[in-house]
Amino acid sequence: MSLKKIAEMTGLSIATVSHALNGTRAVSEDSREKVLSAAKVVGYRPNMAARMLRTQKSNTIAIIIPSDTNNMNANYFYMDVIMGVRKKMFETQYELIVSTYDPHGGVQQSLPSAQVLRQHWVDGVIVVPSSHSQRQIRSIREMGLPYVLMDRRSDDESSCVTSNNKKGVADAVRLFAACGKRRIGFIGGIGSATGQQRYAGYLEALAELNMPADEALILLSPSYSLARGEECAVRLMETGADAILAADNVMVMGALRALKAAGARIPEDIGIIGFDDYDWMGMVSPPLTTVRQQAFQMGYIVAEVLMRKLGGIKTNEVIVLDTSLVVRQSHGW
Amino acid sequence: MSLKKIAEMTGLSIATVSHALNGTRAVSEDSREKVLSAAKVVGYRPNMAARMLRTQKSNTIAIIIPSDTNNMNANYFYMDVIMGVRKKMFETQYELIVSTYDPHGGVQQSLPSAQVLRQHWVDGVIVVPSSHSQRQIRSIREMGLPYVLMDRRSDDESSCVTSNNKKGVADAVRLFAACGKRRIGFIGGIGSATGQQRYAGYLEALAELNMPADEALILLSPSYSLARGEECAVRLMETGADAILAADNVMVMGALRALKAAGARIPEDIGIIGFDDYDWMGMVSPPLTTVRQQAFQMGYIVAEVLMRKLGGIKTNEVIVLDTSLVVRQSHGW
DNA sequence: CCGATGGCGTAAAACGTTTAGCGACTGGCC
DNA sequence: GGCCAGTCGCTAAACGTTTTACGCCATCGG
Repeated sequence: MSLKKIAEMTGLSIATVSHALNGTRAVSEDSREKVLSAAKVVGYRPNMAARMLRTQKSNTIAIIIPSDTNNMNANYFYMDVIMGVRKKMFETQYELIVSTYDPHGGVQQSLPSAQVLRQHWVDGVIVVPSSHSQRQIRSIREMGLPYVLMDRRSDDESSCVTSNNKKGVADAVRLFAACGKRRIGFIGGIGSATGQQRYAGYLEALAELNMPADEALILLSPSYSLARGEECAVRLMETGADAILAADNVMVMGALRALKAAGARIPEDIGIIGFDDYDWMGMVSPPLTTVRQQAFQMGYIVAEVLMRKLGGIKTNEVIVLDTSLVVRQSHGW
Repeated sequence: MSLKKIAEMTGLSIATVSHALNGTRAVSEDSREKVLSAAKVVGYRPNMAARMLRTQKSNTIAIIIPSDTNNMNANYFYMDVIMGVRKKMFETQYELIVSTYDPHGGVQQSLPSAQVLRQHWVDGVIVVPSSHSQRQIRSIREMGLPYVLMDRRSDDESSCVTSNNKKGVADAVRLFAACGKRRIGFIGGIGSATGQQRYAGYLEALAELNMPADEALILLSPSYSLARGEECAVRLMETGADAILAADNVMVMGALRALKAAGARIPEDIGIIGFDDYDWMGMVSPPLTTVRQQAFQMGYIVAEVLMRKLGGIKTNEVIVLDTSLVVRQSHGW
């Protein structure tokens, strides 16, 4: 199984076997063949632990995502991201460790206590910090482990890749306005940086349109759930909203359900725009207008940025991916 | 950073430091304190490579899933699975490597060529083989790496965890029949073991109900896509089907879209039942009746089985998780 | 007071690689 | 012939742990 064994079988030294297998130095054709066939016979597989120990590289990175036990569906966004990361990993021959933490859990389950961080192991890490993250990020930086933030920004000099959440939401608000909607409600999250950006986009667009920001139309929650989405939508109907911007793919489902349950006509009585785009959103009735973010690309790019960092490039990159409006029918006419 | 350094700082030996940190032997209170505080000061993080090399254990497993580039949505099923696995991993302090392969790719990208398998590294692996898998599985077994199959069965003596696909589909067929549906079309996949099981369930239920299996009503595809789902649904409408069983969560979306585009009344003109259950399926109109499988649990359980194997237990376990019908409104009355 | 026991410390081997350094041989060139 | 360069092999160190084996000392039972 080990180089040693192959060395014994072929009568060569361990060093020669290693060179033959890795092509790290010239080896006579004769020896090379002997080594290769012996390796095949015994089914040699290099021991990564030894290699890592010697080279101080694992060719492995980790991605750490929040896993909200109340909101499993949010994970589907991360699945697209992960697949994007995987694509880059495949190209670069790295492996990917997927780790999670509970954003609402205590210190025990918080991001910096993730096992993968507390051990000297991966070459770098992609992190999706929760909102109260300044401290967390500092503690990661202190480890000296290369990292890139995803879907979150940080005040300090970290590399990060995010969506243009603000613009995405602002576009949606403008679309509502263009359809004559005047009382645009906002259902959002306060528990994450993205949630805050989306909220900011909402306010900004309203201001730009000279529309007042009515507090009664703004419903922020610390976390997302279907039930919470329903509740918010009900509240907004009571307040006489004529449009709902649900800045999260779970909330929008809840809101939609509530609207239908109340027998509201969409979009005549009340328009609705969601966030994130999935195929099914075109299947509901009416087909849902939504703000699309490029999840797969985000994964691919964040991996790329991390790879650059691992390659020793020092610059901090801040990459903002554009969102786009997927205009279907639920927003108005 | 290393034990050696802490040993120097405290004036103790490496061995003592190790014991103090790991609690593997009694260490005087005095020394223990010195070690712990020194470790905290320098931010000691154990080097996993060294530990792995010494202990011959990585406390890491991998899950290898097919990643069909035509059918990204199928991945959402695996996201639930992965979260289930993660839960177990969290409990057992293992890390999880997520790897993929292209089920339609050549040898280069096939399952046994996955890097994580070709290197001596993870303690065990969860595998979702593609359909032509007998050879692939054999080659994995030959590595002597503990493994458990997921969502697939194998003829030989491998442990595996699957859904009761056959029963799930048969239940759906019976439900159709109970609603007076007589010409039940089947849209399925031929490219995977699950697809075949679902097809078998369809045939079995028909036989049991003394209904003929009309070839014109059976549409099998090598792979899944929205477009293909639409195409199949159109074909089935032409053949005069009064019900469609779409045995895949992507196909069902395509089928639904085609039905709506054609202006068919659901379920009066034609009923439809899908596979897998997501929240959004209750949001479309009419709400979709579907066969639910326990994805999260499947992940948790398959991880559990693998853990048992790693614990040295020799038995092969075949676990079949029950499916359930989520009866909404699209199937009929 | 002696031998046994237990607590606590150390030295050193081992895990399987990679790689620097060195040596032996060959061939070509002055 | 002496020298140099190139080719290809080997030895041995190093990576950072865990763990065995051993030693020292204090305590305790007899």
